Amino acid sequence: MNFFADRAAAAALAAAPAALQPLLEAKAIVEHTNINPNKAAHIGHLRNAVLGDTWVRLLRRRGETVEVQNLQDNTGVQVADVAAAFLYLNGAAGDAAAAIAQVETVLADPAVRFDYLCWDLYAAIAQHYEQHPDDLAAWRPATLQAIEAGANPIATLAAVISTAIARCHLRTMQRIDVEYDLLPRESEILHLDLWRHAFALLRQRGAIRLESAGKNAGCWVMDRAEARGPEGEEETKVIVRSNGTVTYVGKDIAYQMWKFGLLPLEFGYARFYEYPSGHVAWTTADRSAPGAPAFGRGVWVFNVIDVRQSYLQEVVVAGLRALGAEHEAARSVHFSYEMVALSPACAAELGYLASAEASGGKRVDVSGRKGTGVKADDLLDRLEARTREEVAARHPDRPAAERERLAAAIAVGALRYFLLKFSRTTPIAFDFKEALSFEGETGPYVQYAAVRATAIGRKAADAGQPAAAAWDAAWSGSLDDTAAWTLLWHAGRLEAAVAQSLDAAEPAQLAKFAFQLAQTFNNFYHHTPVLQEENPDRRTFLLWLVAYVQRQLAEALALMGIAVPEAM
RNA sequence: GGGCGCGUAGCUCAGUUGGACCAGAGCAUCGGCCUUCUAAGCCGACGGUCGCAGGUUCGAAUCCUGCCGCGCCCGCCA
Repeated sequence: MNFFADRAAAAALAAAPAALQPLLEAKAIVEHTNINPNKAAHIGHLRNAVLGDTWVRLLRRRGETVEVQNLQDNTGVQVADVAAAFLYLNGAAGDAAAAIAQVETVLADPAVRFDYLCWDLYAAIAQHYEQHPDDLAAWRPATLQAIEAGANPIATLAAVISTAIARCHLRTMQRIDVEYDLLPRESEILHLDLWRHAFALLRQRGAIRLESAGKNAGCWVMDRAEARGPEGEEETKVIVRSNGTVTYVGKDIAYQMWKFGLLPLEFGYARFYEYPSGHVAWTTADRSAPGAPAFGRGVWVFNVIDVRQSYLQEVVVAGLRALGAEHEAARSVHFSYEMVALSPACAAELGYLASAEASGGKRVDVSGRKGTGVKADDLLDRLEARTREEVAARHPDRPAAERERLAAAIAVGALRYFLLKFSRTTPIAFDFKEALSFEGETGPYVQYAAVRATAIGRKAADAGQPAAAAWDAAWSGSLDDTAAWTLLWHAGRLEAAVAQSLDAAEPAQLAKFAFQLAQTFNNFYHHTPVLQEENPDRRTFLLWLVAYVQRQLAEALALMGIAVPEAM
């Protein structure tokens, strides 16, 4: 069989595409970022946030209702370790009040990047603990218990630290246009006895049982008949330790239950952070502030978490199943992605390796405990420094403030595209050379194409011929031009690309589409003069086409959280 | 031992959802193109037994089986 495309009909369709229909029954909760609030964000966190944020934008584009959550583990070991560092390593000699005063002082100092300071402190205490196991045995549990108990100076110290760091993280993410609706905090999860309620339900439904013998005697465990351990034995997962404390997975099951509205309790909510747009990120609190929205009770839950936690995410879902929450289990999605490591050259450049050869050609893992990795803000600073340079060279006449805006937009474009162009299952070996590149398959390449398209439209408008808003059937004859037709056809595929990206849960497909459309346009741009076109009908058509492509490019970029600068 | 992922050009990666963009892109290298809508661009060249071996099919990078290699996970850590 042969199929023939009616180009004019296709053009008319492209100009007025059918809207995507929402597929999810109701609110979806997307949880991403989830950085421990004890130190600066790094490149791996950026991949998480950018993937999560782009997924949110894709879902919203389809018309879904989405709530973005960013869990704060403000009572965990990582925060406790930094609190202990302030208590014992910085001259406070264990006096929490003195440590708090110290923290307040550095927080008040605009020259100090608090999250960077904590990054170093965290590495310092990790090293100290390694060399002084006695201190580890004494400081960590004491700090942890004080934090969990609450209402004491050490808990206050930890709260001051974790709150300040959370704000640092929100500011960092704001730089790349990532915003949140709610920051649920472990502290409120503890105070609300989320776990006690979940435990009662799990027990009542027979999802967990008390092990009476064997290595897990005295623990509440969940059976996992489908899984096999290292010796081929049937697997059980400890949910409650023999000392009565809850494991990480146990807490995660409880939290997942809350997200689905399966627990009979409600958090209070307080305003935490206001974005320039006026949008507010809320956090959990003991009492609700007036006007607090209703959070939680999602029908779909997407957890953006790295691939190493696949097993644990399976356990969480198995927990829901064991509870009889089959419907919720089927709507729990682990939006997983591979890790970001450092390329050998990058690790060597940062001084983590004597030479690139020392890694044996393999990527080098980052480690918060060792203090290795690329801080998110450092990377953004370097990107902006580079774009600023380029912008200054290309647009010396523009005012400084405008140049700053351009540089920032291009830096974000470079970073977000770099993190999105790899499929989720591909581990990224981070490399400055690649990330700082603005040529070839990069965000700036796509932005550049859109900027050029904008420029043509602007010049035409200045000359008194703005682009027509709608497709005109009278232009059909112009579609015989293969270059124009190819471009139109490609641009019209945005809806399909978005749908595909959603179906495959793969933002990289959208990135690829945007790049290819930009390529097609750049090619067209070089071979088809628009403003010089003599035939007025054809010029009108070309202007419409360029405006249409510009809109499609801008929309694809917006879905990736990338803006089109006014100039490049 | 089990589970998951990966193996495609010198390098980094797309392409695998029940097969038909027939091997693609970017970078790197080499060679062209700025008095014409911005050269962060365009054009061209070079470059691949799609890990190996079988199988299914009219047709396989894609599906099936078996190997080989690499990574991650399988804690009363989070």
